Amino acid sequence: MDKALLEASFKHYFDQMGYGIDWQYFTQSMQIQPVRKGEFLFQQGEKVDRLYFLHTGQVRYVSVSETGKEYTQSFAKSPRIIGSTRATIKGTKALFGIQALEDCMIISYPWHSFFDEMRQDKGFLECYCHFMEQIFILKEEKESSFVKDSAEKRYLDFCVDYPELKDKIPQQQIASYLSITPVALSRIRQRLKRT
Amino acid sequence: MDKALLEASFKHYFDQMGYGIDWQYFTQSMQIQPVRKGEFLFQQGEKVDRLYFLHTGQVRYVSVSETGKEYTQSFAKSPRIIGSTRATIKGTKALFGIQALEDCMIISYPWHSFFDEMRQDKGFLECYCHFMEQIFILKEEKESSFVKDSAEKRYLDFCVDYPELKDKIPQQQIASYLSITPVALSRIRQRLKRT
DNA sequence: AGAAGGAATTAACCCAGGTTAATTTTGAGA
DNA sequence: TCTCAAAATTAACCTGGGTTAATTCCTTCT
Repeated sequence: MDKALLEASFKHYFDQMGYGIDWQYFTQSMQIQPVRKGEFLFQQGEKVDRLYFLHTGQVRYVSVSETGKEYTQSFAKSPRIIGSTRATIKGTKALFGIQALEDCMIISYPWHSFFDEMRQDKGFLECYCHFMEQIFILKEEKESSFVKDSAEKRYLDFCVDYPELKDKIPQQQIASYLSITPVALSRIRQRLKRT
Repeated sequence: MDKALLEASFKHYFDQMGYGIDWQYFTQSMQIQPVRKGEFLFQQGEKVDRLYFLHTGQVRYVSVSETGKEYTQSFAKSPRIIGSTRATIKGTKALFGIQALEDCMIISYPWHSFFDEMRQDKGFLECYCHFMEQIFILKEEKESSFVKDSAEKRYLDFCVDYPELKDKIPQQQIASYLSITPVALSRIRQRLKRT
């Protein structure tokens, strides 16, 4: 794997947002990490102290309740920063795990030293705010669809939002994203077929 | 109303978070705005271009669906920044309104000039990131309780989280926060009484 | 190709919460 | 204090999704 290329991809991701980040601060050691389909980047409950950047591939954020039911919080597609902002910032355990939906290439940096250097940089802070805003808006949209829409509507929305995943990942995972059982999803699909 | 006092309260709110904000940048004209119980600071669909600070009182964030059903997204208690980050940043219409649950005192500043000055200030940016993180964490918690808990559990949690609101606001509003009908909430309360 | 284990479908039954509507309680204004 | 409208309760009925379990359909491994 070409390290310089990955690093360039990472920087390009930030730069294209239009914030002037001063990369001279950026001297951290990068780590390259391939993650195979089905494997976890990290599991729920682990401490996360790195900033992850998904260079290629797709992942899902998944949490498991005490009663053993899994819930897919969201999907993410490269190129993108991934990880648990919450856990990383607070230094606590992650409330969810990140699982590869296909073979992925992920690079990472130690968060604290990264952030300590980067907080010196206004461009980075702005960029970070922007990132927070984006996932915040996504969360708001998911919340509202939860409250307002039926499971059927949410499934149809899913098919539009993630056409590439619709026939690629197991239905269980789709069901857990919609927060229904696989049985209920199967019923919905059947209902849709018949019309 | 003592303008200097309000301004001090606003600054104190930021300062206590421990970020060194350079208030010399802060030359914006402040606007004082009392909002009476039941009135709206702004309605869903309005353009919001001010930064609001809730000095005293409590409010709720409420959105109305196309079918006319209202949903209470969250409650906020002074002292706190309130408003629609999303709408303010993007310059779009607010997806919810803010209604006073009691007589409130609110101060505000024009957002864009405020932010343009403040983005010069690293302390402010950090503080803003921190604010985003906080509401983000709240959103995550609400999402997870939605998926994992029954309406009854959510009502009991509400009673713990907002003891001061439990007997103060109409049950309709509590129901709309739990995302159930007032009828269902009444049933739940009755069930709880009987045990 | 055959075996085995997981994924999806289908069916039967249950229950929480929605809907509608009638009834009672509450509270603000005259 | 009385009045009237809005809020809350209660009842009857309905529906979507959960649960369990049996069956079929893939995959993948040998």
